[in-house]
Amino acid sequence: MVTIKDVAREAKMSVATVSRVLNGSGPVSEETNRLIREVVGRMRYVPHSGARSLITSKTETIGVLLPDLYGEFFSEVIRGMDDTAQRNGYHLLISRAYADRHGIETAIRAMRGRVDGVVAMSPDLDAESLLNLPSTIPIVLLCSVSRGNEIDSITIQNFRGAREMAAHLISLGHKRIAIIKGSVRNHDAAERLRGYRMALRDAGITPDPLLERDGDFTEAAGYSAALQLLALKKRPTAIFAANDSMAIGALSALRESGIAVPEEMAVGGFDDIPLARYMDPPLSSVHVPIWELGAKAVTLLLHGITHKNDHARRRERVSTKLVIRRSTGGEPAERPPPQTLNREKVSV
Amino acid sequence: MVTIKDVAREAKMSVATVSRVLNGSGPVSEETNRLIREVVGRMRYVPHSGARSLITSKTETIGVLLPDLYGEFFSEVIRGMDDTAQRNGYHLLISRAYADRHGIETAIRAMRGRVDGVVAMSPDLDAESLLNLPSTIPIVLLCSVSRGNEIDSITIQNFRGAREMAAHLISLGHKRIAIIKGSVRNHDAAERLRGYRMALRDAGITPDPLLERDGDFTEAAGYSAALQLLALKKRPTAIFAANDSMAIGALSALRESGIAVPEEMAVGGFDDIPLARYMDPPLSSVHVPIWELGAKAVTLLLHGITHKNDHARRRERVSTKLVIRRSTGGEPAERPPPQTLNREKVSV
DNA sequence: TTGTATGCGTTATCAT
DNA sequence: ATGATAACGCATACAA
Repeated sequence: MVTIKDVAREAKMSVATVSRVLNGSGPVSEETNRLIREVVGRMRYVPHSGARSLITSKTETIGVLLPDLYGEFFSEVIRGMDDTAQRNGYHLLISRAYADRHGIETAIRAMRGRVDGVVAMSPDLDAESLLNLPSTIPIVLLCSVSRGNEIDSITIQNFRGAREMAAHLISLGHKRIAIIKGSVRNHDAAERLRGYRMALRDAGITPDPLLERDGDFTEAAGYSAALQLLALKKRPTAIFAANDSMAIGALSALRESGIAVPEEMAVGGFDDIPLARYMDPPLSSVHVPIWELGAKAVTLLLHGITHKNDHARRRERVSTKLVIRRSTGGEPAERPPPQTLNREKVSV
Repeated sequence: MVTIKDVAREAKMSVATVSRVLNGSGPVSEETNRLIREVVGRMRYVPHSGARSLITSKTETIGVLLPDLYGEFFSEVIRGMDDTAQRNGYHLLISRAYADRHGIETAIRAMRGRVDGVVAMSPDLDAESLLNLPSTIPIVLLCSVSRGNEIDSITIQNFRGAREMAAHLISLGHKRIAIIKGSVRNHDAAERLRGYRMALRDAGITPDPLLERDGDFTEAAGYSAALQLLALKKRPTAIFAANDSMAIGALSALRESGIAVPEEMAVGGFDDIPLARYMDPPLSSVHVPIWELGAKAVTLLLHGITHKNDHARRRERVSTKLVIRRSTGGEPAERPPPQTLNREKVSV
């Protein structure tokens, strides 16, 4: 592999001069500039970023720690991060890690010397334990609880979104509204449950434990929970699933059971994944700007990196938006847009 | 940040000894071993991987170049890569890049010195131009064409899968079978089209250009293409969408048009995303083992890295499998499995 | 068994 | 405007 030394020798210049040319630092004559650039091009020299970052103590890489994420959420949040990172000349070092203290700690250790900061998503973990991580590098928490202001974080407006969806169902006249909950110990799930309960109380309805079914964010869980709800003596008239995947599973179960949606059972989801509007009936949901979530996390982190981790911590949250479609019977048919060719997809 | 020097000073030993202890290289007395480990733990010392890789000339990181991918495919292929990488002590440096020569080249340049090898996915690019990349590092091509054996590659059995799906439709008695194509210039899309045509010819059916509609792998494209097909004077009786997203869009369009599936129109997809079985009706599709795709790519790359890029090139392909559900009318109802709690999802 | 010294590829400091 | 050289943090050949 050709190094800066080789270039210097070939150009009959010192490595210092070559370095100056390449980084635009310090003065160089127009002639040597041309000469060196010519040699660099001819020899196909590419600087070794590892060596560079050793002396500059900047890797221009940010670490990303994610739990097992599926589907649209994963790809979209990474897209938001990568777009923002690239725009600022940064790379993404991505690692999936168990969302517990040990997993996160191990992963962050392994990243020492290869990243300038870390965005960590650990929805199952309360961030208390992250506070005393052996780390002086900037960290941003994604979708995690964090009491106190010791650490930057960015979350979804789960509570507000869920409350709005439940309120929407109530406004349609529903009294018995079930919820299919997300994973236990998951922060997003807990907040959505809280929002649901709050909306009920707002309307003077006492939450019924029988109408709060366990789930884990998968289609299978939604399918099975819906069947359980149908088996109830006093059936609900509406189901709020804590995410769209479970809502889709529930729709499937209702269909097979011959239950008309929304006439006999209204169904609402959360996330508003692209597929939601193509369901039968089109699924009402709470839209989550996932791209922004990733983008803001990186922006926040870059701020911390710039200020060498000596900055005022921030807690941001991206706002949700209620999207009403036919599955709740709240609105007439919404037609999908006629052929928008912006998503350059590749298989799936 | 505490370095190996600090540890050495604190332990009153030389850096060489500390290094030996940490790497298990060379002989060390049991006592100093204990002492140094104690100091390392107390000072919370973590080796600087950047510095280490400069001297060992191994970064233990593999670069991943991906185009704009959406949904399940993106997350699943990365999962396969990360699982395999971690199992071998490697990290993933992920970068989205334009799928053309310049984009790939730029990205690979930027990765010099931070990765030991690169997995590049550029379905729109014919790999010819990649051959003369200024790179001596191992490269594995994902889902790309590559004539000759100059470069490792791993692809999907698109041709065979598409041919099987089309043959399945033919076996059900369909004569007029339409296809909603994938993106132009996309290798997977081209192969699936080829398989479709081959199956028709096998059955003595002449492919009708009117039945080959453009698409781009999005739900919107499938929706719009289905409407166009319905407007035809001589309608098809079956639609084969080059991926599931388009098939789902098509299902939505058919539903709104009052067309019964599969009675009036059979629909088949490709990829078999998890949602496929929850559609109405459940979607027949061609299963693609996406995780294996990523896993094999990394395995192949690690092989190249181990052999310092001086190895026999391989061209592997992951095999597909026809999954028949109700949308083609080929099989009775398949019930989703009762609550499999293995997918620990997080919002979406 | 342990220590000294050199070098990995680059940037930065100080001369010239 | 250019060059010599130290330093970044670590591993390792060689010496002791």
